Amino acid sequence: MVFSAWPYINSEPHLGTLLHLISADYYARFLRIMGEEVVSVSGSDEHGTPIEVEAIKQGKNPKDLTDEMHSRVLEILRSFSVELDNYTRTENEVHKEFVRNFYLQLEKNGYVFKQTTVQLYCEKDRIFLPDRFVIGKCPYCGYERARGDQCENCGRLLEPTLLVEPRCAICGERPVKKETFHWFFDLPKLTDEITRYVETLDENVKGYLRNMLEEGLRPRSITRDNKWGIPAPFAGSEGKTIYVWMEAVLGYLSGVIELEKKKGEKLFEKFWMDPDTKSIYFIGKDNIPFHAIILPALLIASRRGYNLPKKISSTEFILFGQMKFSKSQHVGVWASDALGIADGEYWRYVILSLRPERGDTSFSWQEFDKLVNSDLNDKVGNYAHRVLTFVKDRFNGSVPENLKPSEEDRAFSEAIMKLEEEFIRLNYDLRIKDAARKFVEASELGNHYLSSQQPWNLYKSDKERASSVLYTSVQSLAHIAFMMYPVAPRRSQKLATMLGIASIEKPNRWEIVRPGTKIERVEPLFQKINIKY
RNA sequence: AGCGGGGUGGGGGAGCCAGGUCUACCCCGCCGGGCUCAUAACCCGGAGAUCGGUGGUUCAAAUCCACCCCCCGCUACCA
Repeated sequence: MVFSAWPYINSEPHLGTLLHLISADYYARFLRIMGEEVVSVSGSDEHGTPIEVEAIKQGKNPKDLTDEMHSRVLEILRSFSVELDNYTRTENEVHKEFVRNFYLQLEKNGYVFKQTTVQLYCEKDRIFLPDRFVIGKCPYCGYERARGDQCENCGRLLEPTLLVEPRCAICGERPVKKETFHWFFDLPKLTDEITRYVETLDENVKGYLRNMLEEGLRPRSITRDNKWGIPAPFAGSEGKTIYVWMEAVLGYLSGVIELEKKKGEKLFEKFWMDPDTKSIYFIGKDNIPFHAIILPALLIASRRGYNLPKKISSTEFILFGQMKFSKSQHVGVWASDALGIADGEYWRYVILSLRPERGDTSFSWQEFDKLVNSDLNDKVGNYAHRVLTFVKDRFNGSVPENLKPSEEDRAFSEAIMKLEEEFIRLNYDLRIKDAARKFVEASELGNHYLSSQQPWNLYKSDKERASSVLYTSVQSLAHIAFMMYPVAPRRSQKLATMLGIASIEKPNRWEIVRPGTKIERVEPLFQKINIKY
């Protein structure tokens, strides 16, 4: 099972959001061409206060807003060649029903309790305000626009009730304290099981959880007082909804159920209940607690025997230069702007190459220029083109026989096969950033090979040698198509088609393209992009 | 403040966990040369780094330890 964090669709996705979806799509594609059975799921996370507020701002009702956003996201994903088995949304009925039943089960199992709390409430907007939606004067430094959770100016952590002259972030009115009650998930009860589970995760993930576990897990509220969400199912919970996070993570399950219904084949039990199923979640570091503690805790508490996440591949952030992507400050690259500049598959390569696996990375147009124009176009595109046009123009469009093999051919083919092995191993080790470059490295070797063999001279002096060189180069392209497939599937298929390959799968030998195969239509794979920066 | 991540030639990355093969690797850029099959692309060679700082361990440290400096994130009802 391959999963990507569900984008919250209060705004259009940017490069950082796309990163996880593209990573998941990349990985699902990789596993498929390796011959594995895969199910891949993600979807739009569309409930909660921020969307409700955004809808108020735009004078729409939330459902219309997310309908619109969801279909835009679908379009965007198509443009980036992201084709998960099910990209759904939290408004789908299967999800809503699953979530409600799930929490009733948790209640039955004794992991849910009710408690009263006091929160700030805006009487004008008639909503309870999450911490961030309260602004006021910081009690420590006097900063006027401190938010209820933290003061941006001095960095101190706050409570909304500490703010001097608190105001509603939406309308500016002064909120009042109001008593309410909520249902809570009894996380502390699962401390032992969670602690044991976390031990099975990767070191980098554990780092983010250490504090939480050391300080002791605390109950987590399940419900909210806002209107836009899944109605809470508990007795007496009318008017309350389930907190977005506590329902969105269940989309990983409901998304598979929905897919099962769509396709009419047994998928849920096969994938979610079989302990041998492997699962991987592609998320950002900010999401770790929800995927490594809350989700597994929920799954355990259900006592249904669902598979816990096996691998959590979390990344750091992609920065725009030195800055974090920010909607309000217009910093960053958004999906539709990106698509206006270059094809989605170019961006896939750029994004995967920048994949912040070790530390934050930064996007810059210089880097973009290099990745697209030098790597994709000059190295890969041009290598493919020079080989294919050579076959087309001098060998009558027919892949030549390997008439006079040499030591150099053998060394070259072995080097390519070695890259291919590295490609596979790196992918299984989840070192996607490095793996995603291998088809470029292979093209570098190819260019080098052609220069050293000079088939354009051999063609005049030793045509049999020229045949072998072109035969060998053509094979290398087939292997390049394989390694390129998860990065740029459409381009890879285009290359495969030019080579007369029907379907892309893991090569088990060097010769993929039979001599005599017709190569008649040759088109450039990539084009240069002119950008000003 | 605590915890976590990072600081490697002009730019971007790898190497660090399992010290020596690192007189530090790769890509871009720069300088010089070659080739002419190809998308003015490609190939070769070169210049350029005391691996954040200080001290320590060791025959040997980018790699281990201590302290310090800078950047970033998290610290749970923001999704």
